[in-house]
Amino acid sequence: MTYVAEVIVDVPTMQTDVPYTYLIPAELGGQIRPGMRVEVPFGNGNRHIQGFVLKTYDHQNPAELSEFAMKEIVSVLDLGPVLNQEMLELADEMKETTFSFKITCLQTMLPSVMRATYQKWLVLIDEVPEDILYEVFKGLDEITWEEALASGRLSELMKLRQNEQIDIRYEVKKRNRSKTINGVKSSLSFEQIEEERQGLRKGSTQKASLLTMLQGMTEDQIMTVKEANDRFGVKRGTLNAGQRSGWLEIVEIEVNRDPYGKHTFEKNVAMSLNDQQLAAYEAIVASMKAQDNQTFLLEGITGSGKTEVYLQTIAEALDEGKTAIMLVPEISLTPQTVHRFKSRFGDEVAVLHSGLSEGEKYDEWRKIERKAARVVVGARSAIFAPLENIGLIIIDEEHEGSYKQDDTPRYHARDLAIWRSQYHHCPVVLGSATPSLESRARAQKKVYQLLKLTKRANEAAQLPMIDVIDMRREMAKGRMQTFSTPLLEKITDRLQKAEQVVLMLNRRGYSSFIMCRDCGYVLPCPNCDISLTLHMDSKTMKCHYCGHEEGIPHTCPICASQKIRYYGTGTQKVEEELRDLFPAARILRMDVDTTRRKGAHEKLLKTFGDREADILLGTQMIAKGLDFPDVTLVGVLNADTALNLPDFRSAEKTFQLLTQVSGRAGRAEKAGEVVIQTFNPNHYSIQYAKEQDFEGFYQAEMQARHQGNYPPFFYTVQIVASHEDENTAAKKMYEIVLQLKQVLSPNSIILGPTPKAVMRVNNRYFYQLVLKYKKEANLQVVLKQILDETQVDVRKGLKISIDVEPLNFI
DNA sequence: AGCACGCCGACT
DNA sequence: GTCGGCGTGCTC
Repeated sequence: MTYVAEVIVDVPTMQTDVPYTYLIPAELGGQIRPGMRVEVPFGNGNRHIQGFVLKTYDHQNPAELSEFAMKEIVSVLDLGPVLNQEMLELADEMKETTFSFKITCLQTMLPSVMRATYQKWLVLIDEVPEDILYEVFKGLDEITWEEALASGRLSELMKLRQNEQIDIRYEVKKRNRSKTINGVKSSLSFEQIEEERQGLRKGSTQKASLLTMLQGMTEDQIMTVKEANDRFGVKRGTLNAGQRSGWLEIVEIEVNRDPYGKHTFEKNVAMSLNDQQLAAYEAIVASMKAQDNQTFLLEGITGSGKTEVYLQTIAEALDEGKTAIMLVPEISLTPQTVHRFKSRFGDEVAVLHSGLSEGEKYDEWRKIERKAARVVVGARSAIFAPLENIGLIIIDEEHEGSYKQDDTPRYHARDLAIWRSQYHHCPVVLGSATPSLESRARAQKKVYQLLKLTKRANEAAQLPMIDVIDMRREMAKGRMQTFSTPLLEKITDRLQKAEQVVLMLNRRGYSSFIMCRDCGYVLPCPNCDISLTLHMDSKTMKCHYCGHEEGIPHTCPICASQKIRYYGTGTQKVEEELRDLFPAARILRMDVDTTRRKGAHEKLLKTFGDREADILLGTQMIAKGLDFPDVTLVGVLNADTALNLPDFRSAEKTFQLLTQVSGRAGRAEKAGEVVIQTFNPNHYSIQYAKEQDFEGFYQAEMQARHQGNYPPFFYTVQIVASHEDENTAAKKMYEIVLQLKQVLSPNSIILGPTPKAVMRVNNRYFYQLVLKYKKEANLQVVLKQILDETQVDVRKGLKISIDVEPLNFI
């Protein structure tokens, strides 16, 4: 009987994107199962790489099975499967829908620590010349490839290799290590301990204590080293001695690096639901009990109590003995949110988000895998949580762009959630105050079931009054200003009443750059077609695309003028203005610069929440999910910067942002007020935001989308080609257009090819096209074919990416 | 990705 | 004559 395994190897190329067949050596027989990671030899040099086992089977005659001379699996990297059958199937789905390699999909599903790293070694296997031995190998048996490279004598070394004096060894390094602590297990029976006690010398108090401790332990009890010391006063050295005498065994215990272990969570109980919440709850629970894979769209205004519906439906899933996933945008995964879940469900909750260290993420993942957690709360990638028997999947703030990954595999968590719901026969709930047009339209067509929450859960809370200020008029009154007169008056008023103010600066489409007032010179990035952004925290100019960094110039490099100044409405500049206007006010600034440090975000919010500041000034990040009862005024300084961007979703994004930020005002008994400053006061996105009328906005925007042949009336695919040479990239795109035109129906529309808005990034040129279509039965095949045929060009440095339903067009 | 093989220019 | 450039094929 011969055992073989099909393995997906860690070589992300089109040609190797198929399973390879390996022999399972006798000593690993029975150990290897689908979903495990293994170490396999690959290619001419038999370098060792990581692979995923897809399936195993036994076969009488391997030659019959495979025309290749199969190689053997070297080792197993896992004790058990790390991906179950569902995940292996989901990887197939992702591969097809996102045009990516299977290996990339598989790796994306696991915590990053489980991605193997490789180390290459040069190993002495025979005598080598003395100078090589001492100068290159420094007298050692083996050196790393990097050390060999640094010696500058690679050609000599390669010759020695051909003579079989040196060998190359490939090492697959496993990085996922559970944190372990040491524990003690007794190896002696009660009687044996008595015997040992007789043999003890007088005065061996430590050993006597150890024996007493062991005697009190059951056969398979494990006591931690710490406990041994605390309870019995047995020191580590005594334990080691005990181990040497064969009295006990020292074992490793896996412990969880619980990132929230320090906190205690008081139990929080379910609140009563109003009629609308109850109706939503009942619809979802009924679907769950019927094992329906219905997708719900829960459209609920800010403060309508969506979260309470989530919590209670999850509780119901747990009661049914099932599990649940709740996705929230990265930015809303605040301690407040986590707290709310932990206090309702306690230890049953695992949290996955980017703020955790790699090790912590792995531990949370392990916690789910060993079924210690049945509720998973996390950002996009939490959709891969290895839960079984899922009863419910919730995606909060469904419209958020962060649910789509913006590099390969370009999956959308919403699509995968629906796929998993079909696998588990469970409902999906998409929740938002401002659903994406796509989802809202699907609800209209009854693909999703629409559930509406139109009342505030806390009835005392009033919807805020929204004031739209026409900045064109403000400008006509005098010089260009950041703050309009009405906004200034209202801020003054709140400061007098000791109430809090939130000010938002819309940074989308904005950056703070440096410009010479004499000649207009703007400091550009040397690698990209974009100006450098000023970063006050590091006192440098940085490129947001490639990371290039340089000093702040004091004189203009072109005309040598000293009048080279900071431009653009950055948060720092607004902060300075505010301090001039309101010297007594305590101002907090929250932007990428002040929240970069781990935990800084949390700390700023706490400071504001504790009323240690009067004004919170920030970018988009303040719009999401914070809940401060004393905030009675929200000001949006520039509502329309996004409106001018060449993106058909700009109105939608503006509406969503304004609605969200307005929701920050008047969360409690005090009435809230919102001031929106804009140059486009009559734009429908701003008008409907003022009226807080999502349905009105939806109708208007649908009309605009219909006119422009955009989603949800058309599907879209974006293809981008990039190369160091501008011509090569452009030429490729024109070829692709020709190829597409030959097969596409006349109803489909191709926009472009055009250079991307920032054409050059990191010294590569980017060209793109956008395809809009309603129905193209062969599209999948054609796009795959394009990728296949492009393989030759990939060798020459051309990169092609296909983004299905892209969210960003610029 | 990374290695071998193979075919061309410019060196001891 | 050979060393080494990188274009191409292939990896169970």
